[in-house]
Amino acid sequence: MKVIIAEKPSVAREIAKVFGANTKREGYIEGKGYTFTWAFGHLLQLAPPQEYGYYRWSVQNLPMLPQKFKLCIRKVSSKEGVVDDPAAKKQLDVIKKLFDEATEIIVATDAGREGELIFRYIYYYLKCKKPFKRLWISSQTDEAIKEGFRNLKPGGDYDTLFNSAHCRSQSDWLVGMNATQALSLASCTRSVLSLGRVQTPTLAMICARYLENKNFVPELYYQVAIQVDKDGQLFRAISVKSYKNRAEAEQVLERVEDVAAGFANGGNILSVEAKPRKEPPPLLHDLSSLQQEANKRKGFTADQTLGILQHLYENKLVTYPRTGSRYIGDDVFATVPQLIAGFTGHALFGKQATILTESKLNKRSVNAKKVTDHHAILPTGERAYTLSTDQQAIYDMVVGRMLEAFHGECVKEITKITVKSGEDFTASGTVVAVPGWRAVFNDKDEEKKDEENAALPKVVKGENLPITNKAVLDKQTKPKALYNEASLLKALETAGKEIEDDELRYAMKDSGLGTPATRASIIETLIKRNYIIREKKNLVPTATGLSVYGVVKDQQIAQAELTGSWEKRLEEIRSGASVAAFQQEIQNYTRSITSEMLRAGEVLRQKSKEPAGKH
DNA sequence: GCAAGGTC
Repeated sequence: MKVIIAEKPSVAREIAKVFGANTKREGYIEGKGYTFTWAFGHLLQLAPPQEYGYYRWSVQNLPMLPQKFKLCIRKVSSKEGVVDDPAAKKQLDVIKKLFDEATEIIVATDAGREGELIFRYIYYYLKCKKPFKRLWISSQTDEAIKEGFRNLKPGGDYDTLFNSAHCRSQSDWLVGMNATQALSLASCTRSVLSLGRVQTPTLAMICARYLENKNFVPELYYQVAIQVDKDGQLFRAISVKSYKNRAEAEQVLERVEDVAAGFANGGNILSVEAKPRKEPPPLLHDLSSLQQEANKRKGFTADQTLGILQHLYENKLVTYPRTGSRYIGDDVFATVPQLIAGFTGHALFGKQATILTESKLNKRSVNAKKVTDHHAILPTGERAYTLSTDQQAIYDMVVGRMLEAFHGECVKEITKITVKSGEDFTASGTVVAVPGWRAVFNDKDEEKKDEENAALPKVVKGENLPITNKAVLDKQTKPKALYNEASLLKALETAGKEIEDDELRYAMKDSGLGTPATRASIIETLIKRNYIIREKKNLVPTATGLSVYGVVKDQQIAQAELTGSWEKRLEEIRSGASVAAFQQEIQNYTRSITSEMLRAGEVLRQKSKEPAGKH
């Protein structure tokens, strides 16, 4: 009998459906001579330090460098402390039984590094020796699954992929566990001062931005505004130049030939420019963009949004949520018209859905090459039952974005008028000529600046108009805003884009810091460690966070580049490079960061002795 | 007590 193992139940169900297997058992599905089972993500993890004899936290144990790593069942916290996750244990028993009976295993975990690791950890933990083949697909439509099965790969083809995954996993353990213990022990604070390849650069970004914001010295500057009257329609224009001191601006103001100063028509229209600007629809959502939007619109945390999405997914209302792709393939696109037709009765979007059923769909979000492990988030078309307010809000963002993404472009008329009265003044206005995709949510344009007029009256070059008011505007330069969840998620995604080293930047181009599935939990970890707090919508470092930042900020572990350099080496391993060489480098780095952190912890210890209020 | 990765 052949056993097919997927990364998660939903994929196993999809595959079983294609085979026409439908006998549901505890932990697997059976039929047509196959069994279809699944994991729940990682069921196994690298064993904690005590499994290698490092029972207590102690400087004597550092650095901890296990000869050979062990695996253990995923842990959860419960009333009795940290225990084996019962769900993982139970599913592992099911898998063991099926593997024992199997003649062949077909690996259908997600097509990527972690998917490979999820299977191999199970396989090696169970000491399984059965032959296995690999199913490698990036969408779960019937056709993609069938094609994948016609094209099964030898399991051994992915040995180097497993090697790179295993190295990633061990390296994170070695660096994270050792650096954390070193800093925590040396600082003598009794609390955990955790460090890691992802969390520490994230903390560093939040702290650096906070300090930059706090130490920012605003510069004052001045502009002059005038109000122009075109046959009773008033509009505002601002001086093209800005002025360092008020006196200078006052002089400019003085030269404005307004009505009060006795000039009936003191504003001369120098130029009128009008041009259309086309805005393509936004791409479909991936997890990160949806978390950002939910944070902006509703103030949801990344963690809340993920939780709600998981619920919608488990109830089959939306497709797989932890995706990093904003595209779908042609196979999924083929199902979109029917999907849209299902929303013509929707309370908010019914009208736009109806319009879309009669239009040619925009294919900007359709690109099979940009679909990675999973495609963009879509509604499934299942009928929504009664949802809570928050669930409905997230669901509507998914549905609304689908309608936007396949809509036509928005066309805006941008008008710029230049008026001369002494100095030059400009007014700009934006009018939506064709709403296109913007009709779906019908939001006000978030990009619009304060000084912009919605619509400008029709004026003609060369005409002279009365200026009915004038004033000096006090302005000041603004610091970069503190991070909130939305801007931090964005920054994590694009972390590495500014790395100077070409190779490291290239290695990180598809990843950023963390993954879609883990970014919400990284923010929660920093909060749990008391490194950062939520202050209104912002993420702000605590005194603890700032002092940890103070001691690590120049270390590699606080730089996004560390991930870049690992990704580069891991990719080389995937294409066959030596594992041992990388492991040696990691071991060396572990030794060095451990001793650095033991020394740095001393600094924290000295600092905490200083009188309160000094920092 | 600790990482980052995956998922229910």
